Amino acid sequence: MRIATWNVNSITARLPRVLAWLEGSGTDVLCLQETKCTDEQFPREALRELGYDSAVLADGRWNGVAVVSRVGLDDVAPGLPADPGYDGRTEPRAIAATCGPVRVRSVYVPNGREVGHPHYAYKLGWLEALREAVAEDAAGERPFAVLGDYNVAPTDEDVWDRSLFEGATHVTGEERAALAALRGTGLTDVVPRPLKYDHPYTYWDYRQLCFPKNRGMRIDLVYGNAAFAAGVADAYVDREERKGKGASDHAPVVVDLDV
DNA sequence: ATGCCCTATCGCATAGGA
Repeated sequence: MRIATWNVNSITARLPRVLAWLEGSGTDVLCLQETKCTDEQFPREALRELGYDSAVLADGRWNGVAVVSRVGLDDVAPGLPADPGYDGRTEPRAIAATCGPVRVRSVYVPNGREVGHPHYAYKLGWLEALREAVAEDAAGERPFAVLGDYNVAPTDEDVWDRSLFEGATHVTGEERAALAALRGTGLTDVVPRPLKYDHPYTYWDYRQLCFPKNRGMRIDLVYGNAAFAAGVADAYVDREERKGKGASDHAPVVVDLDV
């Protein structure tokens, strides 16, 4: 079973690539982030023609998550029970579903903007709400994973130049402690292999030739419970999908699971 | 080392991304 996560930076702008990639990669379950569309705009029909069902949580131009599956899509759970919201509004950043033998949760963690910004406190609060929401599945016997754009680089090895991130979000002790607490529910970081170079980066800024220079970050993560981690046969970052015109700034992370 | 920001919006700049 092939499971993947991909921040597509607009499902509308990325649709031709997403459809071609699904067909070419043979992915069974795809967790999407930053769909940047309304519920009505989500391309359910185009995906259905390829044999995929979609569970969508989206409300407009920002954020938006989905689970796309051709092996079943049941017990859909949008949002987080304890979501703190931002500026008085709850944002579409999490959705869970059961796809055959596996349960997945697609997440788009808030960016945080700057340390000390209200969005940064929101990011930490949201991660705590995520921890509460996944604790039961994480401790369970069924294979389960939280996949998505965490907007946190777990270690200094996960950014291309640590010195450039001094005082910035994505690398702080608080953010990393929040990830550690999340792992404390019983989840393991399924680190993918890079298809090139030494680090499995998943994001490269559009600007300043970051991708050709491999100035990237590993911020798209797969956190699996014990049953999930035990089934991992392979995991890799499909950097080919970051190339060329019309690419997202994130590459898909792919996991092959024996279940 | 496959290319020098991109996306969405009642746009004619701006917010957000990280």
